[in-house]
Amino acid sequence: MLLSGRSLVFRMSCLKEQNQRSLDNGSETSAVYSSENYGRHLRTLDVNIDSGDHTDFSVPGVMPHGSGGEWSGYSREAGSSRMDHHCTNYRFYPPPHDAEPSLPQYQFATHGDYVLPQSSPFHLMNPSLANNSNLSSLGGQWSSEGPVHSNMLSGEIYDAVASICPDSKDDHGPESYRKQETMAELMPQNQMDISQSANGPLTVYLQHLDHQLGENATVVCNMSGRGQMVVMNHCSPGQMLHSLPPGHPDSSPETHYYTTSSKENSEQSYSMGKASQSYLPSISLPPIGPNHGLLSPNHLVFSGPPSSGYSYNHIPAPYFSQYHQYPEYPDSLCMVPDGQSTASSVLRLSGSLWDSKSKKPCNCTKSQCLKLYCDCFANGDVCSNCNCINCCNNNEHESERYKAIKICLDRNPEAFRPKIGNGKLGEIKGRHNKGCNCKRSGCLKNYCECYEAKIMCSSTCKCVGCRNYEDSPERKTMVWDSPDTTFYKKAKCDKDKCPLSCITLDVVEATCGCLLAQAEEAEKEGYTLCQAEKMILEEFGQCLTQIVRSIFKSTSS
DNA sequence: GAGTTTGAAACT
DNA sequence: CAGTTTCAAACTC
Repeated sequence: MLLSGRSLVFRMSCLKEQNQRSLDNGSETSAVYSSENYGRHLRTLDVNIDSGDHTDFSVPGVMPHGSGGEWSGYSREAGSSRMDHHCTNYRFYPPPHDAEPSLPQYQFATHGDYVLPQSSPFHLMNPSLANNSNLSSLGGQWSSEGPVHSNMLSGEIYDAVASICPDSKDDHGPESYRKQETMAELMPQNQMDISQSANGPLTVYLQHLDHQLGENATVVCNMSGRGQMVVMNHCSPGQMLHSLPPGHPDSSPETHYYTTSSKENSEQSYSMGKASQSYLPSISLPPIGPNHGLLSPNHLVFSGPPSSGYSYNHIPAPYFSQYHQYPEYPDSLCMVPDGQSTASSVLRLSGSLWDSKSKKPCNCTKSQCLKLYCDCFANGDVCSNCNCINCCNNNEHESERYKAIKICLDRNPEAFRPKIGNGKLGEIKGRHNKGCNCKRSGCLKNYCECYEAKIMCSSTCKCVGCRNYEDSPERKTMVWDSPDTTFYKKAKCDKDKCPLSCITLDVVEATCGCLLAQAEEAEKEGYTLCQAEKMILEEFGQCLTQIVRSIFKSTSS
C-alpha cells in the first residue's frame, strides 16, 4: 500500500502460484475497480483485475497519515458468479483528523504499473517493497471480513468528510452542505477536467469555483473528440457516470450539458465552466480489461477532498458485476485494440456495448424496460434485439433511463448488485443475497432465483416447502445435473470429448476462490505459513474430491 | 402460440 | 412493513 498525497495508492501483486485460472485473454491487462461507501468511516474498494503482474490503484478522498491509521483488507470469497471470482475488496478506514492533504488532485498510477493477472488471487505487497520515491509507504493489517454494502447519505458523507478533515466542517456544515447540494443542482458553472496521460488510466477531475455539485445534480460532459458524453450524478446513493451517444439531444431540467475544449500536451483535458481552484469529486477510470465486459461507466469512483465535502466513494454498482455475466462480449466493445485503456474505451461502452449477441432478449410490454422487471435493465443492459414494446431502455431515451436507474437506486441502493453473492467459506457456490420467497415451486423450478442460479437455498431464503437443499431427494434427482437440463447436456457433451473437460473455467475459478478463502482465513487467524499451507492443501483436496465425484457421477450415468 | 403459474418488483 | 397489484419469465398444454 502506497501513499501519494491524499490518495492512497495500493499495489497489488499476484500470487502467481495460486493463479489457477486460465485466462480468457492473457495479453490484455486491466484493472477495473469500483468503490462504495461502507458506512460512516469505512469504505470499500472493489478491484477487478484481469492480467498482469501487479497493480496500483489510488483511493481518492483519503488522506495520508504518517503511521497509517487503521487498515484492513480482504478478498472476497469465491462465489458462484463470475464477478465474485474476479473481485477483491479492500476495506480501509480513513486516517485520523490531523492528516493534511498535500496534493491538489488525485492521480492514478500509470497503466504499466496497473496490471494484475486475470482472475488471480491477490494479496497486498508489503508496503516496504514499494519503490516509488514519490510515495510514502503505509503498513496495514488485513482481515478477512466479508463485504457489507451500504451507502452513505450526503449528511453522512459530510460527517465522514469532517472526520477526515475537521477544517472542512466550518465551511461546510451539514446544513450548508445540504443547502449547497440543492443550489448546485441549479448551477451549471461547474468545471470538469478529464485528463488522461498518454498511457495511463483516465482520471476525471471535477472542479468548480463557487458551488458544489448537488446531491442530485447531474453533470453531462461532452467528451469532445471522444464522441461521447459523460453523465454524473453526485452524492446520491446511485451515483453514476454514464455515457451518451454523440450529439445526444436529450436534456432535462436537472441535467447540465457542457461543451469541452481540449488542452495541449499528451494529456487530454476537457474543462467546462469557470476555472477552479477548489476541488470536487474526482472520477477515475482505471484501465479496463478485455473480456471483462465492463463495463458500464457506472463503476467509477466518485470522491473528493475533505474540503469539498465530497469524500464519498460510491459505486453505483449497478451494472458492475452483472457485466461479467457476459464475458463473451467482443473485446472491441470493452477495450481499445492495443489493450490500453482509454476514456473512449470506457465511455464508448454504454452506447454500443449492449449490442451483444449473448444477451437474452426481453419481452417487456408495460414496463418500458425501465423497471427491474426487465432483465436487461436489471442487468445494466440497454435493450438490443429484444422483443419489448415501448422500450425506453436504450440510447434514445437516456434521460428516462437515468431517471429510472436513479429511482431504482433511491429505492434500493443494492438494486443492481448481483443477487448471488458469496457463499460461506468453503462453499463453491454462492448464495442468494436476499433469498428467495418461493411458495409453490418447491424452489425446484426456474421461478426460484436460487434454483435458476444453480445454488441451493439458504437461511436467507423465506421460501415455503423448499426442496432445494443439500440432502433433498428431489433436488438430487432433478437438480442441475439432471439429464433434462441444458446444463447437464452441455457437461455431458463436453465430457464425451474428454472427462477432464468437466473442469471448466467456473470450476477452476471456484476452486481458486476456495483456496484463496482458506489463505485469507489462515492469515486472519495468524497461522504460520506451514499451517496455512496445510489448510489450503486440505481445501484443495476437498475441491478435488468434489470434482472427481462430479466426473465420476456424470461418467457413470 | 395461447393461456396459466409463479415470484420478484412495485405500489399502497 | 405487510398486504396487494403489476409484471415478465417460466411453464403447460
